[in-house]
Amino acid sequence: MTTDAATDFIELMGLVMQEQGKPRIAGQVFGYLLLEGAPRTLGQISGALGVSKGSVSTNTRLLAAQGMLERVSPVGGRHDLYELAAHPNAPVLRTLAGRFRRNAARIEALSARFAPGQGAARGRVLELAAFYRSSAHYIDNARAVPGREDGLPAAPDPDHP
Amino acid sequence: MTTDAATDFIELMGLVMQEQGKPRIAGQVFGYLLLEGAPRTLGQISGALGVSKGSVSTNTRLLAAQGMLERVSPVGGRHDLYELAAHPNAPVLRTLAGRFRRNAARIEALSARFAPGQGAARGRVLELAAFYRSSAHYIDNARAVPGREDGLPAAPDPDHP
DNA sequence: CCATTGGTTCAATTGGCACTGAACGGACCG
DNA sequence: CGGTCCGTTCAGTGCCAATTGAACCAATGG
Repeated sequence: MTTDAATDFIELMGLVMQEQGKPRIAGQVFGYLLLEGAPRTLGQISGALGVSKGSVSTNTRLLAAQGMLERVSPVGGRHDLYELAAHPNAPVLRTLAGRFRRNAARIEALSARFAPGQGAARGRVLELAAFYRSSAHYIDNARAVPGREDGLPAAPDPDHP
Repeated sequence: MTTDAATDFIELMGLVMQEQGKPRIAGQVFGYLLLEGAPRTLGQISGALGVSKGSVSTNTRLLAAQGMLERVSPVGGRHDLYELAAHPNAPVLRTLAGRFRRNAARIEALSARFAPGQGAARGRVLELAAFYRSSAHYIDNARAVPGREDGLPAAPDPDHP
């Protein structure tokens, strides 16, 4: 459960998540659940990572909202359990594309308000919007590869089928 | 130079840049230079944005290192000028792909250290690495569309030729 | 019906990073 | 040569967001 490699992995996922602008602990929770591969309670997560229950609660909810985690309530009506979503990676690209698309929309909206004399500048602004828009479109394509709705683009070098 | 729309645009670029994990002022500098469309001195930028010279200096260097800006020293040997790079958007996708690739590499390196009993967990870890690697590959493809090395993927809905 | 266990919420603390502003260095200009 | 104008650097400040920890619910189980 706490091999050296495992803790290092959990730590790494924390850093990776931070790079994506989310709290470090969210990444650690994700890493922990990925290693475990089975539902875990909030208390288990909190204990294993050595962080406060409150923090785990907040971050599990965040991850669940993003679609990387799923909350499970066993039939017996016991307690809440968390486990990895079926395709935990999809949200990474999805939110990325969403952000790009929103950037494009905002920039386009602004461009309409440019004064007539600002034609050249407005052109460059629209070019930027086009960049964001087409990038978003492209990222969506990466997710929409036939046969996998899991956010995993078609592998360029197939290792695991 | 300071239309309402223009200042809003500069502000917006600051926010967008922040979303990408870089300082807000870097985005404002970028936005300002995009609107101006011509080389500007550090003093001009500092004055137009109302921020300290030090901050502008730091952030122009950051943007230049990323390849979004270019430092220009006129033949007369006058002062330093900054202007937008020819293809200022390329770095956005490039650094994104680089980050994904690095994630994949780190995760793969870690996976080698897993104990034999951890086979299942190791498999999930490798799957995650594969996701990052193939995503990076896919993003690179978006940049490598024939005829444009500017980081602008082929426009799905061509507006500006 | 009280006690225990799990989860949420919220005020308070912390830590990190962007930003400032003053001091420094170097080049052109008289 | 002295002066001025740019650009860089760096220590100090302030702010924001993450994290804690305690208090509060809800539900189960004795």
